[in-house]
Amino acid sequence: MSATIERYNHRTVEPKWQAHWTEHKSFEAKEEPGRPKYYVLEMFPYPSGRIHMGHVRNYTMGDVIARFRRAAGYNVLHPMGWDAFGMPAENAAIERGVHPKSWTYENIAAMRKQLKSMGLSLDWSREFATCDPEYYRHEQAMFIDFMEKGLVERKSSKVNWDPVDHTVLANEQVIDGRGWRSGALVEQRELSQWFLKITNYSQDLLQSLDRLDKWPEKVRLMQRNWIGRSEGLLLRWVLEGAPAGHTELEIYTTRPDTLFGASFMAIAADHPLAKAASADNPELAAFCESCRRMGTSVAAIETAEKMGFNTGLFATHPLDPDWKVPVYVANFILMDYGTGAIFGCPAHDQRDLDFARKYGLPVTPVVRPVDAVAAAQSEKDIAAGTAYDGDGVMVNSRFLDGMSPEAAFAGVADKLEKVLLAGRPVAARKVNFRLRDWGVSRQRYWGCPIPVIHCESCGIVPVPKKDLPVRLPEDVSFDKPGNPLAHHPTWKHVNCPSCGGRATRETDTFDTFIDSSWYYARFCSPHADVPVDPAAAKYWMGVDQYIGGIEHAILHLLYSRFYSRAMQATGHLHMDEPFTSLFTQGMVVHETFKSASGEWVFPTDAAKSENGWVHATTGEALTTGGIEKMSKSKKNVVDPDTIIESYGADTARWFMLSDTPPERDIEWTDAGAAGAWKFTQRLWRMVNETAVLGEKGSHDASGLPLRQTAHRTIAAVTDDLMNLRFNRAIARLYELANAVGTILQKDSRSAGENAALREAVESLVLLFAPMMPHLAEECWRVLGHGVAVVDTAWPKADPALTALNEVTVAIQVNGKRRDEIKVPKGATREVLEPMVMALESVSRALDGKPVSKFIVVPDRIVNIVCAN
RNA sequence: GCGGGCGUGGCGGAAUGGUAGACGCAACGGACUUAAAAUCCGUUGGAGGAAACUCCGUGUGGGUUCGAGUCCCACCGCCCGUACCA
Repeated sequence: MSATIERYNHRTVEPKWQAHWTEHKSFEAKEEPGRPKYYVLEMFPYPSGRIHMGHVRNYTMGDVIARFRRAAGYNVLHPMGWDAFGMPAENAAIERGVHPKSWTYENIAAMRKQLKSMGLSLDWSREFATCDPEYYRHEQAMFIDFMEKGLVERKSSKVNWDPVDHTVLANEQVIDGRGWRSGALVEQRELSQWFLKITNYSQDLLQSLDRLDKWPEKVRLMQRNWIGRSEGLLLRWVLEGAPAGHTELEIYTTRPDTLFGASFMAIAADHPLAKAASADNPELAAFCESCRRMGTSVAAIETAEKMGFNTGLFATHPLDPDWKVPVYVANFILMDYGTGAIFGCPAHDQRDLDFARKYGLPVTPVVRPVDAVAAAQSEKDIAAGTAYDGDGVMVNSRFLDGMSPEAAFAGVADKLEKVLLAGRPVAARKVNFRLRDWGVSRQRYWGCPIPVIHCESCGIVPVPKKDLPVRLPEDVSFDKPGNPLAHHPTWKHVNCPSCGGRATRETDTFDTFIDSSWYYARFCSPHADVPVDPAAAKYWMGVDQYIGGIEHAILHLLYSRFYSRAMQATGHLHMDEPFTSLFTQGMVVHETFKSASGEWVFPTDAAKSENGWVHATTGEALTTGGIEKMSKSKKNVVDPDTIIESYGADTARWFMLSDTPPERDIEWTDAGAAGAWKFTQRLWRMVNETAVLGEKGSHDASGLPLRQTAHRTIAAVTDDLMNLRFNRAIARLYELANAVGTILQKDSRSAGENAALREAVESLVLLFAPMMPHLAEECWRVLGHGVAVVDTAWPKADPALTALNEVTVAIQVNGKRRDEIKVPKGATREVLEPMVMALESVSRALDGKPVSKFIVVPDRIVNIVCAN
C-alpha cells in the first residue's frame, strides 16, 4: 500500500477551490432562452451576525440541489441575499449605541464570509440586502401601484400592541396572546394603520393550494385552516324591547339547518347592542368589562368557563313570529368573526350546550343519526352534556323533518332569502373567511419607510415615484422609546407634492414580511431599475425548489403568495404562484446538559465518567436535559466556524446530509462528525491509490461486477438527488466506496479490474461532488483531469450495466421464506416451477402436503401455498 | 377539543404489498504495531442448537391478502400545528 499518500488537508484545499470558482465566475447565472433553467432558493437569512447550524443544513441542501442540477445540464440560478430590516438591529442600537445600519452591514460582511467558507455555489453577483435603498425603493414604488389598484387601505382599527417592542403586531405575530418576538402580553389599542388587502384573494389563495402539488400537504393544510373558509347564512332577527336604533340582530351561522333547535342568542361583549344595552344596566356593563379583561391568552381561554349575562331582550324566531328567544352577552363570542352574534343550538354545538346547561336553557335535538343504535346513543350523549355534530336526519323541525341537514340548510336558506324584513331579505348566504387583512404599519425606525405624505388639505398623498426612494435618515437617536422617525427634528416635514403646502411624512415603516414577500422575484434582475425585469422573470420564475423551515408555513409563504398576485395585478410579474416546489427541512438538535443547580452547561464542558456525565473541569455531576433545538439559552449550540476549521466544510456538509431524512430533525453528534471526517480521508486515499494505477484501460469480464455496481449507483444516486433523498444517496455512495475498497485491497488485479476501478472511482467523485465539492475538485485533479468538476457533466448510467441478467428469487412456502435461488432475469413459471419443487428446503417445508397454488412474482419471489 | 405526522436492533435510519433491519454510528473479535492512534478484515435483532437448521420479531389487538413494517378498523404512546371561527 502506498504509505506516502498525504492526508487530505481541507485547510488549504477548500480556500483554493473557492478562489477558483470565484475567479472563473463558475456560478454566475445568465438568461439563456431555450436552455432549461432551474431556480434553487433557500430562505434568505436575517443578518444576526453569525450563521448557525440550521443555516448550514439549509444551505447545504440547496447547494447539493443546485450543483446536481447544474451538472445535469440545467442553467441554474442560486442566489443569496439578506433579510436585513428588523428589530434586532434597533435593539442593538438601543442597548449598545451602534447604528442599525453599521450593525447590519457588519453582520452581513461577517456572515457572507462564513457562507463563503461553506463553498456554496452561489451567484454572489446578485446579492442584495433588503435595507439597501436600491431594494426598498422598488418596494415603495410597488406599494404606490398597489394603492392605485385598491390593494391598500388605511383604517383605524384595534391593533395588537406590543408594550415591550413598542410596535403593532399582525395577528399572525401574536402567539398565545404574546408578541412573537418579545414574548410580552399583547394589549389592544386603537390606531390608524396601513393594510394590504390580502382578503381580496382569500378564495384564490385557498383554491390555488390545490395546484401546489409539490408542496408538503402539511403546509397546504395549515394555510387552508388559516384562510378558514366557511359557508353559512347571515340572518336578521327582530328584537323586542331593544334600545333605540337596535330593532334587529344580525347573526352568522353555518348551521341554519338547526334553526328549530335555537334556544338562545349570544352576542360579543363588544357588540354595539351589548354596549347600548349596558347604558342603563350597570351590571351588564360590568360583565362586558370583565369579558374584555379576560384576555386572549391560551390559558385564559382554556380555563374560562362559558359565561353569559341575560340582557332581558328577546329575539323573534325568523320562522315563527310567536317564538321568542332570550338574548345573552357571552364571553365566548368574538366580535371580529362573522357579525359578533350567534344563535345557540345546544344539541349540536358543544359550546352552546355547555352554555345552555349552565343557564338552564332548553336543549332540543333536531338532527338524529339514521342508525337506530347511534340515534339512541346521540340522545344519551346530548342529555349527558356532549353535543352531536354528525350527519343524520332532521327531527323536531316542522317542514324540515325527514331531510338531511344539507337539504335543510338549503331549505331554510331558500325560504328566508325570499322573506323580506324592512325591505331586505331576512337572510343571505355568505361565505366567511378567517383570514384578516394584513396590517403592515410598524412604529419602528429600521424598516422600509411607507412612501406617503399626510397633507392637511389634500389628505393622503403618495410620494411621486420620481422622489423615490424615501430614504431612512441616518442621524437618528434611540434615547426615547417609540419611533425615532417620529422624533426626528426635520425628516418628516415636507411640502405636499400635490398642493405644495406644509405636510408631514408617514413615519411608520413596513412590516419586514413585506421585504421577504418579493425578494425571490428581485433575484431575477437584482440590478434592474424597475422592481422586476419582465424578461428575466419570465425566464427564471417560478422558484423550482424553495427550501426553508416549517416555521414559515403560514406567514412568509402566504404573504409571498399574496404578493406575487398583487404584483401580477399591477403588471410587475406575470405569474401568481412563486414557489413551484417547496421543501421544509427539519431542525438541528443537540443534547443538553444541566448542572445540579439547574444551569445549562455547554456540551463541550460535559465529560463521560463511569457514573454518568460530569463537568469536565469541576467534576460536578450533570444530568442530560434531552435533545433539543440548538439555542443559545440552552447552551447546546455548535459553532459552524469551529466545525469548518477542524473538520472542513465538506465534512460538515456530508454530516448534515447523512443518516437522517432531510425533513426530520437531525441530531448533531461529535461521533457523527468524526465519522464523516474519516470517510473524507478514506475517499482521498482510494482516489490516490487508484490514480497511480494509470489511465483507463480496456474493460473485460473480470471488471464487470464493479462496473455494474458503479452504474447502478449512478442510477440510484441520480434518482435520490432528484427526489431530495440525500441520506439514501449517501448510503449508496458508501456502498460504492465499499465495493471499490474491496477491489483495491486485492493483492493482484486484472487489467479489466483496474479499468473498472478507474471508472468506478471517477463516477464516485462526480457523484459525491454536490455534497463535498472541494474534495471532489481535488480528487478530480489527482485523477489527472484538467477540467474542474463544476464544468464536468453528471455521469450517465449505462443501461446495459444497470440491467440485471441474473436475479435472486426468494422462495416462500405459505408466505414464509424457506430458500432463495439465482435464476436468469425474466425466468418464467415454467422454468421456475421444476427448479423450485426440486429444492430440498421446499420439500422439507411442504412435508408431503399437496400444493394448492404456485404464485410467481417475476424476478422477485415464488410463493408455494399448500394445505395446512 | 380538532387537524396532521410518527412508532422498525444499543442509536440514526433502509425497505414500488414480495428475502425486514440497506448504509452509517456504537460495540465486540482479529491483523498490523514495542505500544497506542490511524488503517484493514470479521461478527453483531432475540431465543434454541455442536451444526444443519428451527422458532419468534417492525407500539397493541383485529381484518384484507398467496404474502402486511407497508393497506383497512380499533386502541396505546410520542411529536408538531391549531382553536371559544358560530
